[in-house]
Amino acid sequence: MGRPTINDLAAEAGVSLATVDRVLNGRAGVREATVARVNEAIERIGYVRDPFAASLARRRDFRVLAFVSDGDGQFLGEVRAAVQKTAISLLSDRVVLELEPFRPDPHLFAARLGAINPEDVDGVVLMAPETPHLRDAVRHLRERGVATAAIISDLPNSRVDYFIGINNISAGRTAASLLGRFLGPGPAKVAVIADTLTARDSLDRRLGFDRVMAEDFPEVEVLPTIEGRGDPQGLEAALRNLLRGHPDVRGVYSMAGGNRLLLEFLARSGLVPRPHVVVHELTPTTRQGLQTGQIDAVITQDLGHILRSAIRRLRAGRDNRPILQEQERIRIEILVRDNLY
Amino acid sequence: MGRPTINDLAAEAGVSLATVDRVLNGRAGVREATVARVNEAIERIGYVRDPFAASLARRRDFRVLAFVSDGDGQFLGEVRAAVQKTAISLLSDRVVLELEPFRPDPHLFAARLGAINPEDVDGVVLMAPETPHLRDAVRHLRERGVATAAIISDLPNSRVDYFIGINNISAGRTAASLLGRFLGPGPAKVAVIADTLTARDSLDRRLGFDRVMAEDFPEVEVLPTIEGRGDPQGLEAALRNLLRGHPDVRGVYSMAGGNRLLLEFLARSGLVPRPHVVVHELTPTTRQGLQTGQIDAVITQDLGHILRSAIRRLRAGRDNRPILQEQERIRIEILVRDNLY
DNA sequence: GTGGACATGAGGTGCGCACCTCATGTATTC
DNA sequence: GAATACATGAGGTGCGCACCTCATGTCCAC
Repeated sequence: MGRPTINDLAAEAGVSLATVDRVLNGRAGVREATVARVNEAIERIGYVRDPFAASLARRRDFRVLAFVSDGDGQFLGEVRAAVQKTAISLLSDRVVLELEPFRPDPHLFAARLGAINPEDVDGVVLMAPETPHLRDAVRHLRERGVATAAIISDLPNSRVDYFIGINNISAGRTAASLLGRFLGPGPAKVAVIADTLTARDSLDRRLGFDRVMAEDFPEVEVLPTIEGRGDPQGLEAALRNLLRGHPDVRGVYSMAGGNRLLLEFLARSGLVPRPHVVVHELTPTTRQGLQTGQIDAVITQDLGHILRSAIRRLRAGRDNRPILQEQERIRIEILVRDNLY
Repeated sequence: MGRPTINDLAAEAGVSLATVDRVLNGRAGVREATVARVNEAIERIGYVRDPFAASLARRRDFRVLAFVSDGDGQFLGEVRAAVQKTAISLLSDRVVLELEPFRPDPHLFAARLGAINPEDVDGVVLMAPETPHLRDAVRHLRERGVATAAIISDLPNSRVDYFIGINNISAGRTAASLLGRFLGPGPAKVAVIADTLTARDSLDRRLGFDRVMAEDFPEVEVLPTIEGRGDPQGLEAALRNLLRGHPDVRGVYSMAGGNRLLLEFLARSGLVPRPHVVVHELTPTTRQGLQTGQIDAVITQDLGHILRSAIRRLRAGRDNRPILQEQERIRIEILVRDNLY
């Protein structure tokens, strides 16, 4: 007999196909009592919408805009590349995913979000720092019926519908867990490097890192964070300064960006023994660092998976379908030279 | 204008819909020259079959049998559970996935495979040790038009259509890479434990492990493998014997099964300092071991991902559609306490 | 009681494709 | 040149659903 169809559902609920359709697709003009009757019938006969038929009957594609900063860090480049790659593979699934790089100007960006026409766009994927303007723009988007998903970095005050990314406290803990073990017993000094500690991600990572170091590796001294702030000369000077004060540093934890410079600096400084290095995000630089042995471990997240997951969630939300939690969990991946893909 | 449809394709190729259908679905009775013309037209206009419409029009589900040993190791239990869980979530994708636990009797198993009716089954997923009987049965299956996918453990001589799982040499290398770093500089002894070294997986892991130890950590002495052979008392005795000969063992690598006993043994023996432990496969036991700190790292693979990937590949093969390589890559996952999910 | 707002039903169309039947063509064989 | 096998076309049906129109029914306010 196969799965129940909307016909079975209509019969079970004692209503017409038109009403079933109104309920299933959230159209107006149905009494609450009738909605309830249909929903009960859904439960009773276990009706599940056929996504294939639904997608076929719906004559338009599922349209998603992905906003990613147009900045020039390697990681941002990876994210943009992943969006474009994912877009191609999703075409055959009736999904049109478009990348919109944006200038980091809060006003412009908010205006762009405000100009989105809900008729043309089903969902929006955002990788952006949270600002008051953004927060308001996102809320406004939601009110107009456009679903929103933050990726990689959460927007906790913007009430996005979904956040798809890793828990950065756990990521920081993971880094400490590895680095602490690499250092072994006994006292050791560890340097921590970040682009800027104002970003939510870095703060969380630092928090998790410090906690595990304090609890599990009390003999490790975590030096004050070096902030690169996207300024190569500044970072270089800070690193040199660090090494002067602590020539016996034995571990380095890099929470974001600036890894190319860091690796060059470490190579030049010729520390013996080579310090243990744990960094975040797989990029051409960190990949090479793993292969050459300059980096012990990279903590990363699968960008393709994150984007596919964001699309699946936006779509499941629109279709009022459940998701498979397990599949949508974004892993904190640990890469060493030998499990690098 | 949307994507090209079979109508556009027929027009472009200068043939009828019927012929397009024959070519697309591999039916007989089309001249080679005509097939070529259609395929060229496909290239020219970039036709991609609409999987939604195709799945809808095809009135039957995609049916897959999953054969997993009915043995009682924890890992096997996890695999069987993953099959059943995946089966439920795939129902809404018109996939019927059925678990068939099998007794490890080569004759019986081969007979069961031989009894499969290609009319009823589109594909078969296998997690089984390769035997001559199995090899012949798999080849026979393929000849009769049933696609085959080996998961977790490859069947290199059976000519299965797909293998979905990790590279076990790399997995062994990864284990050595971690354990070597955990041990730190200086000499150290490492114990290696396996169910049996006759299984292909364990052999590969051991191979990768030994290579990395020899190349990168020459001061580490890898002791002869202890084989549990599914015999608790034997394993216990072997472990006790090991500790007598090498009370200074500082690292343990467990390549498969028997982890519960191993952890109990280590807890009882009260070695100081606690040896570093790296094991394979996430199970209730190893999960707990991570949480309590008895295990430093678990090297594992995502069973749900493996099964979904197997289904996607079988299906893409049947539909003659391309797959997204990146999505089907099975990762060698490293879990420590802090990135455990 | 009349008009209007709202709730529901009846019925149709088409999405892109798989699968089927039957007719008609064309090349091959003896 | 007749018989045969094979290649191709024409045309139809239905998968389960979204979306649309129009008719009919019900209730309330004034």
